[in-house]
Amino acid sequence: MDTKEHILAVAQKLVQQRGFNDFSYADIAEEVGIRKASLHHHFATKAELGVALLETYSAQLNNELLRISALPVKADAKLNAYCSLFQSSLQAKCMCLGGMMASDSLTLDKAMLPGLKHFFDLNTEWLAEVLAEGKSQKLFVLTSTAADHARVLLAALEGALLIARATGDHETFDRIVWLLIKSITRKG
Amino acid sequence: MDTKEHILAVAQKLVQQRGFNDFSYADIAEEVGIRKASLHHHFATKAELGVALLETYSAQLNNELLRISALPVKADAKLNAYCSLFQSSLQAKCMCLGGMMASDSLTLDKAMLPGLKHFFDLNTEWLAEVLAEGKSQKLFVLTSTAADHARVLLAALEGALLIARATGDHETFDRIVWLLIKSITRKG
DNA sequence: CTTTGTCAACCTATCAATAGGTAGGCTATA
DNA sequence: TATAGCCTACCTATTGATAGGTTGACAAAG
Repeated sequence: MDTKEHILAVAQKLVQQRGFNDFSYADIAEEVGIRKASLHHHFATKAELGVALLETYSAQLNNELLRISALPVKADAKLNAYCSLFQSSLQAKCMCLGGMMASDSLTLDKAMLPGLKHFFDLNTEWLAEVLAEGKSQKLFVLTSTAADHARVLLAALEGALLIARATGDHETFDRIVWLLIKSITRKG
Repeated sequence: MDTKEHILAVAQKLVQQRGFNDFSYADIAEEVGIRKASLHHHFATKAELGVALLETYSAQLNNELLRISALPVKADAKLNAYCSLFQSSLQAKCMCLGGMMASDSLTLDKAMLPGLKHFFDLNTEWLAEVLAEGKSQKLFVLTSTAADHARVLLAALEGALLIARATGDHETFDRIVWLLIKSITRKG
């Protein structure tokens, strides 16, 4: 693996575990196997690293969303696949990088905020599409716009991940996901 | 105000704004108006301060919940009052202390974790009661247990607060709350 | 009363560890 | 020979925490 990619991968994991301000260049350096100063060759400042992390994380998500969208299944299965992304994160004891950055938002360099907002937009826009698709397939019953339901889903998944990771209660997470899906699924 | 309470109040605000690891004893000392070393007289370690913060925050919440429970209104109004607690937090650009601690959970002293779990339990148990009350008053239509709906509500509110505070999008927060309530409210 | 001892509450001064970041040099490859 | 990539060595600021001293309130003992 390219060193720059290696740095990004290690830093991403650290953010998802501890938050953007609770790991250091020293932590990255040790795990990557180079010296602290060498990191500055690739990312001059931590803020610059943060911007890059948001970019690559959004790109990773986009790949996943494209993959799911391309599956030969109906919208309900796509929504399930989306939820399982959060489930995987929980199993790895990782918070969503976006959610983690959001909790640090008041302390972040302002250059990072547009990338953060973009990440959430990416989620809600894709979700809205899938929900609309499911509605036209008579799978989902929506009581408001697809965009509104998308926002609720994203918020609930982020919150459920946040709480379940802290309490260690994976079953609660699963029940939340189950009820969220059930509440928009057409009965019968 | 008692100095110890003053310290707790200042520290609480700092946690809600920045997170538990992103403020220092120096920050508290400056705002309280005493020296850094004097803080250790009241809270020997930061972990000790953290435990106390979770205790007082849960106590504050409990007071609010008792106040709302005592209101001469039906369950739907109580749920509204509960949601407005999160709304107030957002307006003050503060994350919920529990949610903030949850995002820091992997870096926290283990002595703080039981207090954190207790905070979430307090929320879900009260919510479940109000939801059951509303169901028996024919105000709410629940598609699962009151406890399950309580978990979804808490997760969605925490997540919505997290995201809205980071993006500055208060309208999205309001729409999420509106749809959450609508989705369990009896039609007609 | 006055003295004595105790304690909470605060102080100054200092500590080792760690933070992000910089300066400048070495080496291999293009 | 220029540059990418990495290095050693170092810097300043800040972190939570400690040692040890000062002050004033208050209660018991003379």
